[in-house]
Amino acid sequence: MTADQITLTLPDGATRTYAPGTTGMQVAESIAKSLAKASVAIKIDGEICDLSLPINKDARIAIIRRDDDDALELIRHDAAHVLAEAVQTLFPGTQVTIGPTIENGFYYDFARDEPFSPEDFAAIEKKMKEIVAAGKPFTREVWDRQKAIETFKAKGETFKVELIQDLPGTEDIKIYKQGDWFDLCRGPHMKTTADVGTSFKLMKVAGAYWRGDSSRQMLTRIYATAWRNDKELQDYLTQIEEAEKRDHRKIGKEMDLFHLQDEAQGSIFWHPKGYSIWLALEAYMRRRQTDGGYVEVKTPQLMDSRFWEASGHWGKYRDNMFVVPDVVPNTEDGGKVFKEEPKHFMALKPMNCPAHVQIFKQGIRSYRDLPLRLAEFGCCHRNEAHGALHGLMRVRQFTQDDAHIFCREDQILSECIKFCKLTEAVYKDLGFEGTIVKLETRPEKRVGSDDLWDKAEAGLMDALKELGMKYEIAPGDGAFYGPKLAFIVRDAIGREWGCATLQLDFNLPERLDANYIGEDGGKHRPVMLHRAILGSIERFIGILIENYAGKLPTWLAPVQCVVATITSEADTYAKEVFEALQARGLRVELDVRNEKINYKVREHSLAKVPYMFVVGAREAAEKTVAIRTLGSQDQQFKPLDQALADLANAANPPY
RNA sequence: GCUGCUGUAGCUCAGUGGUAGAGCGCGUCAUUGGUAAUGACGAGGUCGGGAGUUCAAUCCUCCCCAGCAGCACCA
Repeated sequence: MTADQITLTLPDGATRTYAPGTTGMQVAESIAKSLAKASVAIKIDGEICDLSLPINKDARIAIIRRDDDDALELIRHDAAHVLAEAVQTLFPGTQVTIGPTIENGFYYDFARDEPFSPEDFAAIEKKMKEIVAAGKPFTREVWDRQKAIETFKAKGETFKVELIQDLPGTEDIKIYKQGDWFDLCRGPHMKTTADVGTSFKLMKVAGAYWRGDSSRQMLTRIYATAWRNDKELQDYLTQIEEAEKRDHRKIGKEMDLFHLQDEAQGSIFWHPKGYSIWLALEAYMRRRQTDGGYVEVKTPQLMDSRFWEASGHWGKYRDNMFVVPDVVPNTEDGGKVFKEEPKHFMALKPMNCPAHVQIFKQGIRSYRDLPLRLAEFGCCHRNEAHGALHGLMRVRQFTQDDAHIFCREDQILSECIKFCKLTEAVYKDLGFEGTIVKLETRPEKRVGSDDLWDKAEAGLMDALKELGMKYEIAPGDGAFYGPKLAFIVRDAIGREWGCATLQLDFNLPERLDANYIGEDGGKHRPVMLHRAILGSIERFIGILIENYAGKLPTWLAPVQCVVATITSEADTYAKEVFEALQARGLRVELDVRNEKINYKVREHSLAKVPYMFVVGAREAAEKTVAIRTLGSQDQQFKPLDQALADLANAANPPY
């Protein structure tokens, strides 16, 4: 029963009527020739569709032009098809698999004995541009499942066959053709390959597992970026350059903050300047937490394997733990490390929580003791895969600003609120705003009753609601022992970093038999909240370096001020100034080298020192300093006392 | 861990089948200068490690190690 006509509502609210079966293209043509020419797709009730698709019912529609934001996704998807055709043309025998769009571009995974190399890019891009220039129309066909399987089998496309076989029986097998080349694809696509344009660039090759499964075949992936015009492409490439300039590994070397070496891969050698950032940050967090009602503890680095068996880590995570035989080593030259096979083992702690439970368990706890908030700047070791290691961001030895809150069930809400407030305040102090919060809910494999999970998830949600915080729900992403909140910060160039986390845990207190005496005189299980704000201090410093491009706020800057002389006549006075700054607890350097002031200014500017006190004969005579702040072209003259007080003030931590 | 690429002076990088070069940095000397590089001279390297091919290997081959990009992983 088809209606005689359908009503389509345009974005401006106007309505038009058409015969059922009218295509998007025909609609565009009926509105304006120019619109039809510029159009690449149509949005029907919010869903982007092919222009050739007949419309059979009333709908809200919007014609998508190539200039529209919605077109980016289409350009990238179509470009992936163009890439696939180019590759198959140039490298016969290469199988296609999948080629989705991603942020800023797309990739395509190919199966080929010999992987591609960036040297192939020029030829592939050239071929792609030919396909674009040819303006081949994209046409959509729905195939019979069996025909599709046989066709792809005949072509030797075993991966596509697997994809088709895995499609639910209810789904149409859709094929998109561009000239003779075709691919299994759910669409939608633009009108022709010409709509892709030429503002794309192949970026890199990489291996990727078929269907993301490390036990399956490694494919060769080509990453590319694609945009609507060359300006957008250029802006993106510039942005990548900017991110490279901020790389904390590069800046860490330039600013002499830390280094890594083979003998301790994945662990950081902190140099004096890098460690001063650490100390400032740690001191700040300590003040914040102490005022927030936490008490600080320190727990053992090495613990017996029996302990980790009890906590459950031995069975589950042992392959990522550093295990140490509890046997006296053999000291004979050239002999075996151990004379006998070790029978007992210790392990470096991979996390702090089980140790904190031990502290909780000492003596008898009353409900009056709760909540008990145990904090530790806990140094943990995890044997991460080689390929996972990355500067300060992913290491094998790291220090968490960790804490565990032991509380009653009825305290969950208030503790969550307290934590969220603290986290927000800390991020604001550290220069991050617009935090995103994710509520990660129960996974399929989990411990604890549904009742308990209901209560826990509701507790977290209520806390967020009460604070009026925006959040997203990530279903199934919670830990097996409880739901969690993940806080994601956005840095100065728009990248997102997951840092703070709050996890409810009903499992560990049970496993390790922690309890408290309730008001009723009976034993009860406390709820345990695992939480961290910075996460790993190593990683957070990496994020800070990249966020500030090394130009850290004065309170964190490794060197807060350099006193630099213009002539050696001012050396004595410069030393006075330097000592006066030191006496105020500031991190200062004295530069009385036999160099010109231009040279010194340049060097300390590149070292990202926020303040320079420049002194010459005039300043020495007048007891003043010429202040140059990082990034400014001019200087300010102040009496020494004033300058000291002002700098001390500027160097104050935010809390 | 998997795939690919890379490894030369403290740093950034060039280079060659006949035992190595630049700039910066470092040292010495001269220069005492007003806000992003003063000049001259000099000292630095088992060319990631091991094995092989060769009259000869930093260069070619193989193995190992590490780094980088991505994948997988991240309690």
